[in-house]
This record gives sequence, C-alpha cells and structure tokens, in this order.
Amino acid sequence: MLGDTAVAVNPKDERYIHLHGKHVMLPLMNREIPIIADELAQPEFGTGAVKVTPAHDPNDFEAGLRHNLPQIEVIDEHARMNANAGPYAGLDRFAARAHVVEDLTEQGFLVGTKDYTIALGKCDRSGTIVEPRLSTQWFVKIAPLAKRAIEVVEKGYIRFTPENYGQIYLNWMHNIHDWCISRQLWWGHRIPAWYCTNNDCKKVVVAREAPTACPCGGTNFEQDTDVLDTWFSSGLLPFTTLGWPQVTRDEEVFYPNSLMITGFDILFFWVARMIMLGCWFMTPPHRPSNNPRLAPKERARTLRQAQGRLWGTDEDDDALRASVPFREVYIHALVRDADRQKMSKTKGNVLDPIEVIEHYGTDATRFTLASMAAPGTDIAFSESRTAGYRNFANKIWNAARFMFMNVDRVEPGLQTIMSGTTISPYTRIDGFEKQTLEDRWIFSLFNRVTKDVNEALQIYRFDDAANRIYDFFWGEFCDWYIELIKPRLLDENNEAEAAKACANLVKIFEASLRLLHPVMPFITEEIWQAIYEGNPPKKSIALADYPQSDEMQINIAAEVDMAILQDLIVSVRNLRAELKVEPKIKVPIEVFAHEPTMRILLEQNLASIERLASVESVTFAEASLEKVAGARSTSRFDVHAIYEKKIDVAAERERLTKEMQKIEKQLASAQARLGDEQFLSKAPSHVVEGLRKQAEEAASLREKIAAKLKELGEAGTT
RNA sequence: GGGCGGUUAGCUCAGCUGGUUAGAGCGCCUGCCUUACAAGCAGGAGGUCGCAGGUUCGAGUCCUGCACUGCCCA
Repeated sequence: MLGDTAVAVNPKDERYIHLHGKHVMLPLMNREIPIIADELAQPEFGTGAVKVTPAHDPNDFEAGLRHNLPQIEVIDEHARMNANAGPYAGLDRFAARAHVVEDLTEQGFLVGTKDYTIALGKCDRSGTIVEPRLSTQWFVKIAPLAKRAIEVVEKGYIRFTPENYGQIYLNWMHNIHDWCISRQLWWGHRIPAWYCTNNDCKKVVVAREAPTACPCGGTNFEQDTDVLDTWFSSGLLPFTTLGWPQVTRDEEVFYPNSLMITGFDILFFWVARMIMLGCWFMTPPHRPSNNPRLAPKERARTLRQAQGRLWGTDEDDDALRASVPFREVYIHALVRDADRQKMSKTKGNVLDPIEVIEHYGTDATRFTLASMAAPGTDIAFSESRTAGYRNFANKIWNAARFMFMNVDRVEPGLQTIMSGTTISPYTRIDGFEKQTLEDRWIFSLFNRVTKDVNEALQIYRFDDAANRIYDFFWGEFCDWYIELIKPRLLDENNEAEAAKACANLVKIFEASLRLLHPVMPFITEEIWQAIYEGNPPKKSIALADYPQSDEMQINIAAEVDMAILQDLIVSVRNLRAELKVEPKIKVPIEVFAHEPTMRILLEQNLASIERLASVESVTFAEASLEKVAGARSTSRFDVHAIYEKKIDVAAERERLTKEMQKIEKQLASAQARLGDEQFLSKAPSHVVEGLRKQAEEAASLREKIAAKLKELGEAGTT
C-alpha cells in the first residue's frame, strides 16, 4: 500500500476501459498514481483492479518495468518501514499493516476485508516470512559460457550415461538464464568486490586482492557482504583443487578427470556449472598465462602426444577438448522410499542406511544398490530384495564352509593348493584340471560370466554385473557344480581324485570371490583371506587383479552337453514329483536316446544322474519310450521312471494337453513364418536357421506327445 | 504453461541397436530337517507387456494419438 505506484486493470476488462491512463490518489500517502492496463490484473479476482508495488513484489516488479513505474522502497533491511513510508516510518512491517487497515477504515477508504490464500515465501530454516525488496545482485553473463558447454557435449567431448541425459543437459543449457551468483548468506566465498567508502566516489573495484587506493584518493574500502552461490564455488572445484591458476603436475595428471558420478538432481546445479566454468577458465585466453611453463594450447598438444592421441589439426578445438573437467558423466538412479517419494530430511522419510545395514549387513545393502542401478530415475528401495541378498551372502558363507570342510579333510593346507597357482597375471584361473564334464562346463561358464561382468561394468550396467554373478554363484556354481563334484570329493578310495576335485573347487571359488568383490566387499575379503590362511599374495582381495575372461576357454560343447544332462535330471525330478515318489526312495529309470553320442554322454555321467535325480539305476531302452505312460520326452531323449505307483491319468492327460497346445501354437507360428517368402528372403539367415531347427524339434516333440496322449486315452478306457 | 520420464507376473524391477518359447527377487502352492546352507533344497502355478491405430516378413522393443502417473523448470 505504502509503496504502491500504480493500479492495474486488465486491458480486456470492459468495466475499466474508460479509466485507462487516468490517475487516482493513493490514500494515506496522498500520492497520485496512474491506472495502467496490464495482464497482471485478473478480472475475475476481487474487484479486478490491483495495486502495484514494484519494489516489494516480483510480479509487480515486472509490471513496473513494463510501464516504467517508479520503484519506491518502503521496507528496510530489518523489515521495518523506512522514511518513504511517511507516518509509518519506524514501524515493524506487521504493526504497519495493522495501522494501515485501521487508518483506511478511520478515513473511510475501506470498503471491506476478505481472507484469501496467497503464496507466502518463508525462510526454510527459521520460518520467517520473507519480504521481497529491491537489491543489487551480481550476475554472470552466461551465454558465452553456455556456448562452450554446449559445444563440448555436442562434439562428444563429454559423454553421458544414460545417454538421454545429454539431451536433457543440452535442453537446459540452450534455455539458460543469466546466473545470479550473489547470496545473502554467512558462509561461502565472499564476493571479491570492494566499494570505496569515500562518499562521493562509491567506486567498485573487483580484484583478487583487497585494493589499497582509489583513484579518487580514498584509501578505505568495504568488501561486498554477499557470498558466492554455493554452486559457483563448487563449480570451480575441478581445477582450483589442482592448483589453478598455476599449471601444476597434479593438473596435468588429473585434468580432465575421467568420470563424474552423480545423481540427476545434481546435473544442473553442479555438473553443468563445472563444465561451464571448466571450459571457460581452462581455455585461452581466459586461462591466466602467468605461468611461463606451458600455455594451454601447448599443454593440450603435449597431452595429446603423451597419450598417443591425435585429435585433429585444429588447435583451438584441441584446447577446448582438453578444457573439460571430465570426459564422462554417469548419472545413477535416485533411491526413493517404498512409496516412491524422494527421500528428504524435512519430510522425514529418509531410510537410514545404517539401519538397513544393521538389519541385513553391509554386503547385502551394497549388493541391493548395485542390482538396482539400472538406468532410470525412479527406483523405490525394496527391503525384500535386500533380505534376498542377505540370503545370498549366507549362501556364499555356507558354500565356503563346505569348501573349507573338504579341504581340511582331503587336502589339509590350502596353501599347497594355491601355491601352484601363478599369482601374476592372476586374472585367469591357473592349474584348473578339466577332467569331467562339470569341470569343463564350470570353467567355460566362469569365463563366460567374467566376460559378461566385465562388459557390463564397462558400460556402467552395475545391475547386470551384479545379477550375472548372483546367477552364476548360486544357480550354477552352488546348485550344480558343487553337487556334481561331491561324489569325487567324498570318495575315500581315491584320494588323488578327491584332492584334484578339491583344488578345482578352491580355485574356482577364489576367482569367483574376486569377481564378486566389488559388490560384496566384506564377505569376499573374509573368505579370500581364509583361503590363503592369512598369508595372501596381496594384502587385500581389493588389490588382487580382477578376473579377465579367456574366451578361448568358452566351451560350447561342454555347455550343450551339460544342458542336456541337466534337462534329464530335471525331467526325472519332475517325474518323481508327479508320481509322488517319497523323497528317500531311489527309483530305477529307463532312458532312450536315439543319437549314439547322446547315449555316450549319459553313460559317462551315470553317477551324476543317479545322485542328483535320486535314481537307483539307469537302463537304456533300444526303442522309443514315447508310448510309455508317464514318460517324459525331449527332442534328445525319452525317459521314464520304473515305479509301481499308478500315474494320475487325468492329471497327466491335462498336463500333456496343455503342453500339446503350447507346442502346436509354437509350431504353427514357426511354420507360417517358414512358409512366408517375405520372411525367408528378408530375415537374416541365422534367424531362419534357428527357427527351422526349432520347428523340427517342436514337430518331433509333437509326435511324442501325440503318441503318449493316444496311449493314455487307451489306458483311460480300459 | 514448457520440458523429460514411466506404465511388463500379486509386489519391486530387468528386457541392449526390432528376430526363435518375455525373465529375476520377494510373495504364493506342493513336498522335503537329503551331514555346506530351512536365511535352505526339489517341484509348481501366475503375464492379451496401459489403451487404440500405424510402420515391418516380424513389435514388449520403432512412430502417432489417448489415458493414468512421476519429476524438473517458470
């Protein structure tokens, strides 16, 4: 009211068109102020006319600029009314407001009062209501900085992961506003600007050092009380910490840095600022050249030579490329609470990692975060997953117990086993004896997994890496390999074989620990130290070389054979479940394999089949078993269990019918495509071949199922 | 108002540049205290990939529109 300098009406508001350009007297202050036509006034709100206070309201400030209105400040820095407030001068803002209402009423200006809700700015910490005031602030003219910050990303000198953040960054950078860098805070870099205190002078000096003399003759200066925006200060970090403006050895080594890891909410606050400031201050001519050792261009050239990289012939471009604070930005997912709310201290929904750790352990917590690190921004922290990974840690621990138990029994002295292992290069498994199918298989698999994990880490897919190791260790190493080697390991009549099996177990375990270490640091360290009985080749597993894949060791044949063996074992387990065979009873089975190689494979692994499928004995049939009620068939073999209990004909028929439908659907779709000229001519050959093979297998399976259904039908009628 | 995402099993999430039968953990059902592990083992059920069009020999994947939902900026 006291600082008003106009009354605004909406230009479209017909009620007030006749008043445009007229003046009114501002009550209490007796000031003549214009009536302006401006969108600021909303016709439907109140009377449709609104007072304009450019000095104390952001919207009014803008309107004031549009209409060239005076800006009369009436509130001082202590939120008291100043001399411009006339009779109210010296009053606190709240007292003044009450007075104004009183006086308006008394003098008959007040038509009425009405409560309504407004957006009120409050101090985040103290809750004090903020009064907008005019002030002079320091701004950075951002366009020149943004230009370079855009260029380095567009040219790929800085790459984002996930890639779409590059686009988001550019979008923001293209629409950037000049940057207000002064803050009215107590903490921070003080603005390096000094004002001559000489009354008539008031000259501003911006300098590195406090000035001592003013051209006006004055010698006293006062430094600006504002400090720099936090993000301005921290944006300087990548180079100021390395000695800038000096050219230092640190800077040559560590600038640009390789990778910046952060959350997407920091992308604009910090990442963008580091890029803008880095590309500005680390390129000529802005980079101080007070160091005679190297000019930036030369530095770029030297660097290029040192790194054996020829970037191009454009020296300015090279300098720009060398000016970025980091070459890659990895934006990680933000952890939210179970309701997808962003965690914040003020909201009080912060999940304390310490509590999670106390509950499930550090390794499980870390593994959870790694496995959730898929690209994206909206991930709810799910405790049940952490519980699952605690179980994983438990699994590892128990597997280790099993290993140590056997070492103690079979081959006391782990060092004997590991001493044969060359520690360098140490990235592969040395001395692993591949005698049995499971040995060849697990060794192949380890190399495959190692390859996958390394590739995943390379592209920051921590989730893929973590999940791959999990599947390998639990689903393949524990569930199959350990179970398969138990007979050899436990064979008291052949100690040499047991020792070999034991050595293999330790070696694959040791290498797996190293593979797993980044996502489960503690348990892997503990077991790893134990493997070396306190005398490891490196002080910590963290210092041991990370496994690297030897692709020559990937053995497709072993993997295929193993898959068939697993298939047979699972089929028998299936049969047992269907026949409701008591767990303790071992059952004889009959197998038919039309391929001679298949029969050899199974014969060579009879012990494994018997053990893992609880089989008493295996006999080989000379003819297909597809007509035998309750037999299981795959394209490679038929198998059935010899067990007196009758199968549940209805249930079996239902299962087979369901399977038949699935197979027929699959076959129909495959045949339709294989009969399609377009498909055959346009699809890549490996797809066509694969489909053809699949169709063949499906056709053979269909025959077998049909035969069985027919048999069942007859059995059912008799 | 502008911009950017998301929608896949009961829940939390994967599914890379379009290509053979869409996966995991948890939960659920059945059976097991099988001398590493019941925080476990074996087996199982469960999905018209938000909706509607389009491109393609082929779409969870690409395009358009719609619905719902989240975030950022003003």
